Amino acid sequence: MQQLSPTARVILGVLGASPRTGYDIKKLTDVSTRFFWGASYGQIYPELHRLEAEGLVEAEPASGARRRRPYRLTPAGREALHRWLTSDELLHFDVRDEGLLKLFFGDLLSDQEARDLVRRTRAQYEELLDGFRGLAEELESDRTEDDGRFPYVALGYGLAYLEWVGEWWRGLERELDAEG
Amino acid sequence: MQQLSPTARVILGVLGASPRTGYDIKKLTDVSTRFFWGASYGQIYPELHRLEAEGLVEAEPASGARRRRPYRLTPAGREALHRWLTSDELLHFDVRDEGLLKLFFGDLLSDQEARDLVRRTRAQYEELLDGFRGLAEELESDRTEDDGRFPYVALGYGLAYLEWVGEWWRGLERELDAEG
DNA sequence: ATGTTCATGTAAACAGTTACATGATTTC
DNA sequence: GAAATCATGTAACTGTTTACATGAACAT
Repeated sequence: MQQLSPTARVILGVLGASPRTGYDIKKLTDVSTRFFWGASYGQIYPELHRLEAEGLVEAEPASGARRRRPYRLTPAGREALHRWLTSDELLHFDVRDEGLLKLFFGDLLSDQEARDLVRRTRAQYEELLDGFRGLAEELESDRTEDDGRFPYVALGYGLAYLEWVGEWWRGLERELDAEG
Repeated sequence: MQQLSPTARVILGVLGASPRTGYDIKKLTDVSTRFFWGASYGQIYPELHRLEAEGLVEAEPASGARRRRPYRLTPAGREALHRWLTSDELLHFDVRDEGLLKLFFGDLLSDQEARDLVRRTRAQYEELLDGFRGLAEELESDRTEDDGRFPYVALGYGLAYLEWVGEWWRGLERELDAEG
């Protein structure tokens, strides 16, 4: 039994809580795991078919008016999910940060251009934080008891992280301005 | 003139300081930008050929014993690099964090399994930080005046970031242990 | 009626890693 | 003379985004 593909990990994970269609999975991940584990239709639908072929998920008998194919975990799927969650393998960790890359090359810029770069980058992270805060408040206000605890722990991480990043860039901005 | 490809951005950036071969670029990025902007041979060599065809880089007359093709920026290449560094477009920002993804699904685990997950994840980030600290010290000790300032600013970011992440997971670990 | 959302899907393009092939040069 | 490093490259695979196509159901 080989490793779950990246997209299989989110899919099995969200199906762990309740059955969902591909469409549902996309909608949910778009407001939750997106910030640390995204997924697009182009991955989700083919991956659902593969997981079905492997016997890890199965389509529920479609109910309701619309053309829906809600999937649920099979026992084998729940096992694979649990094995992944508790496995000891090296965790995939990956960052792509263009602001930092530009900063790395900052010596190619004039003092003024470098200050502008830092200011713009700081501003973009603050906008990101604002958007995230709005989303977080919305999610918190819709929170119910059977949502579980950990999604909100992860949400707290996102908030704290973006706050930290913003503070770092503000600090650098102050430093450069003090020299200028 | 369209956007620079992801790999073109690092390549032009490192060539901004001095001419280098594809091999050199790989070696340099592996100990510097790797943590926020990686590149592999499979991207670097073809991209160098494309950039040469577009007139943004050119091969220097090969000197020395080995079969080397050191590239330098053309004036058009330097212009494209400067345009990118000073452009106002939305910065690419992307995180993939499997520890966080697993944590998000933590409600599927028993209390003990969840604590184990957090402990293991915290330990992995600490190992990452240790490795990074070793690299950082090495780089700092080899530092010369004409290295420029900003690579070390970015290095400082990496250090502070990993320290923050480690602290966050330690905090969560304490919290869960206090309940257990 | 008409616009929005629900819902599934695919094709093409783009991005990235890994593993391999090749051979020269340097170091021990 | 063997091993390590320098150096360039490609092929195959895996992963990911984007844009498009299709059509049903719901809301106004």
